[in-house]
Amino acid sequence: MDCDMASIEEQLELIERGAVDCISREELVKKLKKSQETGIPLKVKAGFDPTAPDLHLGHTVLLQKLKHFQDLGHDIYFLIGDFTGMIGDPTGKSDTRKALTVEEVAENAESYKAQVFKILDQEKTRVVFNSTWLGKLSSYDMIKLASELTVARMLERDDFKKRFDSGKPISIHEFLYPLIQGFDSVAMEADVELGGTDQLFNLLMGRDLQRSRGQEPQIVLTMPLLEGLDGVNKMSKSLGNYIGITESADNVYGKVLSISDDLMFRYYELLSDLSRSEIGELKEKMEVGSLHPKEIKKQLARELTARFHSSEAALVAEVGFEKVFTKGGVPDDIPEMVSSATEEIWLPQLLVDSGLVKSTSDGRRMIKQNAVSIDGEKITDMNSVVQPEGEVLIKVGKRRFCKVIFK
RNA sequence: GGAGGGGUUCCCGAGUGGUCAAAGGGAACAGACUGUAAAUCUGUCGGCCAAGCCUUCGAAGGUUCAAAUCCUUCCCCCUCCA
Repeated sequence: MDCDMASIEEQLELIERGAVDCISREELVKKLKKSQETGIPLKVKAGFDPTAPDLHLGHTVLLQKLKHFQDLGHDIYFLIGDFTGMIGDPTGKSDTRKALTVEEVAENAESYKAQVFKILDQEKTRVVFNSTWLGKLSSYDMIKLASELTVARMLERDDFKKRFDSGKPISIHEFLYPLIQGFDSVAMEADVELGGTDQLFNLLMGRDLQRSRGQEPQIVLTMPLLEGLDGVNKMSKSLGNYIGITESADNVYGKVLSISDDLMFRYYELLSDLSRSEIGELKEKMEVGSLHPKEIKKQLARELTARFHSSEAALVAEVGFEKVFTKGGVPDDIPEMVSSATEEIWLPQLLVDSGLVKSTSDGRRMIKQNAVSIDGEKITDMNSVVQPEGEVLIKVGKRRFCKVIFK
């Protein structure tokens, strides 16, 4: 229905937004036309690794794009690469990945669903596993598949080429990965496949294999890798520069607000639901000076927080944020600790006990650096002691709080 | 099968007998400045009621007044040739 409503041009506009590459546009137009004529939606596929069910904003760039297709009335296939996950790692960088059991895969899949459907419409999304068809391939099939590609073709892939040229090892199974990923597209008869720019080669492999098996090759649409909070590296869990979609509303809100102004518009383009013209308007207002960049960033923070929680939660987060950081106040819900101490306690020790610092050395450092305050009063003497009566509010740095209650 | 290179504090990486809790960079943390912006600047960055002491340089032994540095054995990683 939506499909009939949107013209080809409108569909293209939404589909291409934020995308790096579309191979090829002409074929896409053809497919869209055909879909519109026949009323058969396009099969849109995106693959996900079954080992990392902790999704962050970087992953949602892709999910948003799937959502766009979904909104346009096409069929979304959320492919979980359980087969690949049960074998090992394709990058050759990480340690040997332990094989996942069937139970673990199922568990991860559930976790995926819980997160993914914050963005996608559960009713309209098909979750599929590639073990369904890959598990049935015989060694014969596998070798036959391998015969369809040459080593030279494999070495076209940038990271293979670099490693080959610099004499670094490439193991055989790494060559098999693009093959079986491509085979996924054959098995699913995909019309469109989405992926990050780093996946371009694998995505194109799908086209090759589909063609050699008499299918119409899929459209390949690549999305940029989202920069992390540092604005330099791609967002990743291991670098710690990410915003997880299961994080608390306070965290999501705060982290979004901490990005740089340049990065902010990047996030707008890739993550926001605002249209291009609306974003352009915001940018213009900022440049003219009629709108403070912080206001624009707050709007983004609200939108993203609301997406993963609710608009109410986003507002609460905003109010709390203003209170704690803009006004230097204390948040509403701070961790509490009950102490049964009966004698006066050395402050660095109390800091350790309350979990605010990791060692007394660390605590002494914090005091020396003017980072510690008790009930709003800065403490500068690291020999300070605290009397065990009533309750005290300890603050370390800007964001670490603890209420200690003596009884 | 043969030859060679290497394992150092969260990460990268210097250090080849004392001056080493170990250079430098990154990350992180604190302070200043701000919009918790970013950037920048300053400082901190193993532990310990602490001008001292204790534990760390793949593991275990050994030499020495003194070992990350020297010796022995072992474990692990990598490259090249076949």
